[in-house]
Amino acid sequence: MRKFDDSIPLKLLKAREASMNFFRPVLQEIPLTEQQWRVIRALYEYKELESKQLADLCCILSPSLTGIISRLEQQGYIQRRKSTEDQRRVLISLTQQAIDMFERVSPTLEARYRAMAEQFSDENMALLHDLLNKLCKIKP
Amino acid sequence: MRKFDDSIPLKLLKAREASMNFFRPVLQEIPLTEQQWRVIRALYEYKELESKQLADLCCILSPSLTGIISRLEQQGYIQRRKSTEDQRRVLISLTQQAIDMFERVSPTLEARYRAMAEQFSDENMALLHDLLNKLCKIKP
DNA sequence: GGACTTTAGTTAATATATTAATGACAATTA
DNA sequence: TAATTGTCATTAATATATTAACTAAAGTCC
Repeated sequence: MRKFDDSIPLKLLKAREASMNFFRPVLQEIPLTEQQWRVIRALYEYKELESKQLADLCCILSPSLTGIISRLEQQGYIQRRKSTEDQRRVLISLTQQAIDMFERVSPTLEARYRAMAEQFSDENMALLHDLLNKLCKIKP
Repeated sequence: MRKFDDSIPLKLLKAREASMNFFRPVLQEIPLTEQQWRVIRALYEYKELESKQLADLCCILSPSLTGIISRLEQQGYIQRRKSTEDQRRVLISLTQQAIDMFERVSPTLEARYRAMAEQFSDENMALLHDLLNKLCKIKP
């Protein structure tokens, strides 16, 4: 029978933990949670997003996102407005304060990312990207 | 600059979600959470474990484990006893009820695992295992 | 033996994950 | 156009994640 450690979901979790150890200390000093940073990073790239798009991109479920959004709004990092065509939709974007903060912090995080990639090796990095993309496509 | 989607931690998260979609429906019917099942699976293999060992194996932090353990105890799935040599340590093991439940449910989950591995391909599976093991070893 | 340090487990406080249910709005259909 | 159905975001309830603080029991040093 399959052993406890011979589990892809568990190894994905442990590998993620190992990789996040490179970034957590940086985020803690801002301070921002991992999920808050993911949301900010997505919004920095896409400028403005609907709540649902943001949830999909960040791999965060809607109910969780609602709380994350409202806390980031409290801190002055994001702003929300209702879509004019569809009153159900909420459009979310970064404030200037968040943009400034992002541009100040991201170089440090990018450096950590390069340190991680270097330790893991660039070939392994490329291989892993490819495999994870494939794994994301499987459907039960 | 690196794009939003070009992030190993994010892809690990999304890949884990994709793989967990194969198992969640089965666990929901018992019902057990993902973390509860991980704890039970570890205990089935190792018979008896200290709280800290269990936390390491399952990749769950001690404070989370405390709650998980107490809820599983409520449901009659596990039992705890204090180590005689070191009164600080707690030894945890499955009840017969949990062992029976595990042996009843695991064939279905094993079948789902094989379905997943088949769709992903066995070579990719082996490759991914290897890469994730390597990634787990990196240190900031 | 007593003060200091370390370790295992828990508690506390806040943030997020998960599923179900709700309310507001849109799209569809009768 | 009234009723039905579907969608988006939120709320509710419970479980877990995360960091800090705490308690009890060992281990260390003197």
